[in-house]
Amino acid sequence: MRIATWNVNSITARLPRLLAWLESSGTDVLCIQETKCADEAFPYAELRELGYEAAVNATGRWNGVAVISRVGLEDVVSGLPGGPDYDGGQEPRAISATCGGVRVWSVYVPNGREVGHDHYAYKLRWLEALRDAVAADAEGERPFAVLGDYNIAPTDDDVYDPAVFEGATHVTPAERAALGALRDLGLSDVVPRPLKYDHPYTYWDYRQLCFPKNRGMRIDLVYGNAPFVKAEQDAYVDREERKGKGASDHAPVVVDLDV
DNA sequence: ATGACTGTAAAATACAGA
Repeated sequence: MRIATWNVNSITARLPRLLAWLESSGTDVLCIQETKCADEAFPYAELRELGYEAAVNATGRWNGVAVISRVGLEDVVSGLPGGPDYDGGQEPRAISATCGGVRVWSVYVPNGREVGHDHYAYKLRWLEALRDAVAADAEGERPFAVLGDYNIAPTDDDVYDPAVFEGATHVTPAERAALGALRDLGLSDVVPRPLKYDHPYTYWDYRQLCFPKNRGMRIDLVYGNAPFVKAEQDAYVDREERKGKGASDHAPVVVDLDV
């Protein structure tokens, strides 16, 4: 089974590339983030034509997540149980489903904006709620993974220049400790291979030639439990999908499982 | 070559992204 996670930065803007990539990559289950599209405008029909079902948690302009599967889509849970409000309500940042015997979460962790900002405190609370929500599945015998845009670089080696990020979000000890709390549940960081260069970056800013200069960050992560890790055959970042006109600023992370 | 931000609508600028 081929499982992937991809922040598409608008499923509407990315639809031609998304459909082409699903076919060319042979992905069975795709966790998507930043659909930026209300549920009623979600391209269910186009995906169905390719044989995929979709479970969607999205409200419109911002955020939005989905699980797309051609190997079944059961026991969908939309939203993060116990998740904090922001600006008076829950944001669509999490959805989970069971696909072909594998339980997956698609998550879009809050950005945080600046250290000390309300959004940063929200990010840390959101990550605590995520830990609590996935604890039982993490310990289970069923292959399980939380895939998505975590908006955290796990180590200094996961950013192109640590000096650039000094004092910024995405690299703080508190954010990295939140990842540690997930690992304490029995989840492991499934680190993908880069297809070029030394670091498996998954995000490159659109500006200042960051992609050609490989000024990237690894912030799209796959945290899998022991059965998931045991089944893993390969994992890589499909940086080809970051190239050219009409690309997302994130590349897909692909994991092959023997299940 | 991989190329000098992009997407949405609270739209003709503001806001978010990281």
